[in-house]
Amino acid sequence: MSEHTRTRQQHEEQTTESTESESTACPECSGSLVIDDEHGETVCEDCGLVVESDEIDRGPEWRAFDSSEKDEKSRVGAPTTNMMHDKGLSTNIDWRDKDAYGNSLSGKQRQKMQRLRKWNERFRTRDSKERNLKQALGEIDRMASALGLPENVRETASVIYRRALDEDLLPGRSIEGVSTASVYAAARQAGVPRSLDEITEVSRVEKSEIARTYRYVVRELSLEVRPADPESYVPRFASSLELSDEAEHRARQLLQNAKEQGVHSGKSPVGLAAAAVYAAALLTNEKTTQAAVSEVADISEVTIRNRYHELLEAEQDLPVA
DNA sequence: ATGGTTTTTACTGCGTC
DNA sequence: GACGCGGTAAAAACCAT
Repeated sequence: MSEHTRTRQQHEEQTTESTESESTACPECSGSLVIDDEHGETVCEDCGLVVESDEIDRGPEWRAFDSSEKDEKSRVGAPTTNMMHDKGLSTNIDWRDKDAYGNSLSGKQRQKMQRLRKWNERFRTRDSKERNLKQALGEIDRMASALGLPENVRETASVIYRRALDEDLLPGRSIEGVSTASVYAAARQAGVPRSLDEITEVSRVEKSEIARTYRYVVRELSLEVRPADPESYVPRFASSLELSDEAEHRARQLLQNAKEQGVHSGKSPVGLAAAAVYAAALLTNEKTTQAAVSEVADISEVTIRNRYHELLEAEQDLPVA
């Protein structure tokens, strides 16, 4: 339980870090780059070199000369999100007994607010579906955090769950089960797949049930989920084994090669990826053991051996320039 | 339920540090 | 002797029928 909160914190730290460290250096004078929204250009602060132009201007098309004018002209509010059970659109009454100016409320007013709060809450989570969603989205969020999945996956998972709920797929199935299946499907669709085992780690439901529910949901919603691409596992494995970019690249090549020759088909994508990573490490003279790869990939050493022989054979049959 | 395929488990032999 | 690696056989898991 403390483990979950810890991983969530770690993940949040990571995301905030990545957004902050967006400014890169200028190729000419190594000054810092500044994004000029008005002209859609990325320019160097020091030498004025335009690094990129014709970017999309995501700002408003109007100009405001003071803050009141800005309020007047703006046509947007907070973005809606599928991650909240009511898409973030409902009213919330603050728990603090203060009015809009921060002044305390009279006793009479306080009682009134108390009643309003109670009823607002009752209406907000009115029927069983809403309550269901509320819990499920919490679960989705928790699992996605524990797995280090990006926000857009959480969004997709939420959408999938919402659809499942709308189509009345829930009766007979547990909320956790469907939530987990949604996360699994969303991760795969987004190209950042997690293996069933990894998913099982963070879910409260057994693997067999997850698999069963997943198949059911995919079929009923006719979701398009292609078999996971082995390549999408490579970066994760490579980085947890602390391999070089070169090895990672090499692993990709091996997989692409194998794909062209159809060595795939029927073999587990995870096993293929693990084998490619191991083979690549060998080819670039980096120290790794089959045991280590099998550890991070959750695949038996035997499978790695079998796959990586096949990969290397395929490589020989079709030499790359 | 069944049969075929893939993956895992467990064990063994070989070479090296 | 422990370790990394390769191979094998049998069991288990998986999938389509």
